Amino acid sequence: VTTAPRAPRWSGEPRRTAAPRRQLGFEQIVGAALRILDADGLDGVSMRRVAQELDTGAASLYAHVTNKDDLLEAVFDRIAAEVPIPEIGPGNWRDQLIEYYVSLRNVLVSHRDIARFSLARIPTGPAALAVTERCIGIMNLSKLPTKVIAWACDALFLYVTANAYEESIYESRFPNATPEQMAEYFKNLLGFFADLPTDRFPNLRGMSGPMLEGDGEQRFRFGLEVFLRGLEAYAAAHPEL
Amino acid sequence: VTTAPRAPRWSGEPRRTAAPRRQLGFEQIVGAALRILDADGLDGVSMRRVAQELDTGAASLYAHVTNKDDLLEAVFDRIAAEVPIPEIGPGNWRDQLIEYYVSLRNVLVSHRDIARFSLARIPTGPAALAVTERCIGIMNLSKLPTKVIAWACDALFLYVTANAYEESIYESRFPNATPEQMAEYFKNLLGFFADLPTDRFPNLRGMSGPMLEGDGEQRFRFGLEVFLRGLEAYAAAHPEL
DNA sequence: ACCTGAACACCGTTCAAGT
DNA sequence: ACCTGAACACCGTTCAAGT
Repeated sequence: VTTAPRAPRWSGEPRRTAAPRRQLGFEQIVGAALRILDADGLDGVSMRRVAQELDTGAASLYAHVTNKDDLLEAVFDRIAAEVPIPEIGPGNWRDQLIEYYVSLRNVLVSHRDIARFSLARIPTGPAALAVTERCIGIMNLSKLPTKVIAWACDALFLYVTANAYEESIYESRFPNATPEQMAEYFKNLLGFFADLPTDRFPNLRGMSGPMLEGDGEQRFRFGLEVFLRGLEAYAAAHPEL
Repeated sequence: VTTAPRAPRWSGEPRRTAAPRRQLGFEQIVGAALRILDADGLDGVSMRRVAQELDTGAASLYAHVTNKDDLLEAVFDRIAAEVPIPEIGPGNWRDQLIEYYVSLRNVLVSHRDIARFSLARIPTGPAALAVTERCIGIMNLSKLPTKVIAWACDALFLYVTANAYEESIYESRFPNATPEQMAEYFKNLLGFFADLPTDRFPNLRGMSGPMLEGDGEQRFRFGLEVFLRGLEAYAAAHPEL
């Protein structure tokens, strides 16, 4: 699908009157909401703000959208559609799955704290389903029991969502912090853990360093790999499945 | 610590005048917020509603609490204090850790959707730290590398929180649904998956049954066991750590 | 030092009235 | 059929004024 090319406009040409923009359909509303999400985060997306973006009042949206939840569901599915659906290759299923979940994570992280929304429901839009469908497809290569695959997909979706949400928290809580301020924040956090009383928190103290090491993606890949390696060990320990 | 015993009151005794309840301290506010959380869920906890519970106005709370976030942090730490801290036994570290995380999950689930709040930040209250401290303590029995333990604790806290939140969603979204209505809802969901077009979703179709099988705790235990078994496999595959 | 009412700048959603 | 202004019942937080 490609948009029709538009003739270039030179500066002398008079602007088209903005009048016939009164079509205000569902897809336009979703688009406006997505723009606001990217600009201001999930809390910035209010019905009033979306309406403002479309030069109308909040009440007008309700002719095309049943409620805010419905709207965000549609926004989420648009985002899910950005996740590339890879071919299933002949290689190691674990590596294929890791790359796929990392790309899903990257898409989520690139849209602020949208993960907070998808944590709250089972996404059932077509694009979201296509993502899950492909996950199962790749995991089927493993020949693990059906129930293990089903539950694993569920747990992994929860994990990728929670991880993406966690990643988005800092920019949400400190909207216009400089990198220096963020470094300062983490230094303080590290100091806080390092200064914990030894008698009550003997283990935590030593962990402060490794606990805050690495970036979000590295930590995500760690959890992912641990879980996927665990699947085989789990199936081996539960031959009844 | 035990509260001082109070003399029993027989029915004829006149009630103490309610007058000297004007102390309105921090702990009282936290207690009121916790009561409202349990009764109405996290969205029910508004500064105005908490104030009402204490027969005052919202503005009055700000003499004792810096803001709503601060208040909820204190509420969370009270809840974290409910998690029993077990002795570290001589047995299998994996089983000990599973029981511990299950008890943490149960406490979270028993306070509506409070998990949504803890997903959004690294809890640093004393009770929350004590929980993490004990997790590391148990995991140290495994003799896994320090970094693996640190990252594993982090991932597991994310997982237990996300899982508890997911569990709370249904009662939040359908506040006064009867068990029959819930069964109906899940039947419809199952039907939705079962009716997916075979050409586009060949894998998802067959998964609808196992995907919705089991209760929250069973599914949680599954993910937990998979992850913990994966830790050993991961460490074995990464001898450089 | 603590408490208060009123105000500010917001919410999602409904509804009668317009075209 | 679609759009609108005004209203309803809420938010978190601030602030000047009271005791």
